[in-house]
Amino acid sequence: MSDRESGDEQQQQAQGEQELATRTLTIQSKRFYLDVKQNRRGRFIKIAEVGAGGKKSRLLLAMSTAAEFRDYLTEFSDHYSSLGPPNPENLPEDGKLKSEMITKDNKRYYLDLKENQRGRFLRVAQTVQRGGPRSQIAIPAQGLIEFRDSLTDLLDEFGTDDQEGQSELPESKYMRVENKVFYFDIGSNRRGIYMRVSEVRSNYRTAITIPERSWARFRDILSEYVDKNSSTKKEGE
DNA sequence: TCGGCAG
Repeated sequence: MSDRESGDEQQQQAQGEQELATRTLTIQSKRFYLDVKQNRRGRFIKIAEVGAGGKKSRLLLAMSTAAEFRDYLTEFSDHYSSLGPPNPENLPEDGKLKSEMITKDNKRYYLDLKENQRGRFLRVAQTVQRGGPRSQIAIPAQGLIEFRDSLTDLLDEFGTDDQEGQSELPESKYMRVENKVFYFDIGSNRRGIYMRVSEVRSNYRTAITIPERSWARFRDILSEYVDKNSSTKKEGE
C-alpha cells in the first residue's frame, strides 16, 4: 500500500507534476484532500477521498470542470435541504434523487444525489478508463456546502485557466435511440486519439473506447450490416 | 457507526 503510494509520488515527480495548494476536510470520519496540481498539460484539481477504513478513491478535474462542479454543488445542496426526512416509501427505483452530467474536455462526469440506509450522499463518477481503478467519490450530503467552500477557495486562488491548446479535438456528439442515449467523445492520451462511446440509460451506464486507427474498420463492418439489412428488407417487400 | 449494488 505505502509502496504503491511512494510509487505514485515518484511517478508524479518524474512527470514533472507539482502541487500548488492543498485543502483537507473531514466529513463524518471521511477525509477529503483537494489538491491543485500542475503538469505540462495544465492545471487540475485532484480530489482524494479516504474512508475510515483507509479505503481510497480519487477524481481528477480540469479547472474549468471543477468550476462547473462547484456550481452544481450549490444546486445539489439546495436540493438536499429542500428534501424532507428520508422516506423509503417513495424513493425512486434507482435511488437517485437528482442527477446531473458534466461534459468537459471530452470526459463525462456523473453527479448523482443518492440515498441508502446510511443517509444521503452525492456520488461523483467519471467514466472509467479500461483496466484502471474506478474513478468516483461519495460526499455525505451534510458536507456538500463545506466541500463547495473549500473548492471555491482553491478556484478563487488559482483561477479557472486551463490547458488552452488542448481542446482542438472535435466536439462531442450524441444520438438518442429508443430509451438510451449514445455519446461520442473524442479524447487523446499518450497512446493516441480515441473515441469513447457511452451508452446511457436511466439506471445503467457503460462505455467502450475505440482507437482512431480502427475507426475505418468499424465503419466498414457497420456498412456491411447496413447494406445486408437493407437488401434483406428489399427482398422482404 | 461508517458507507455508498454491478454488468
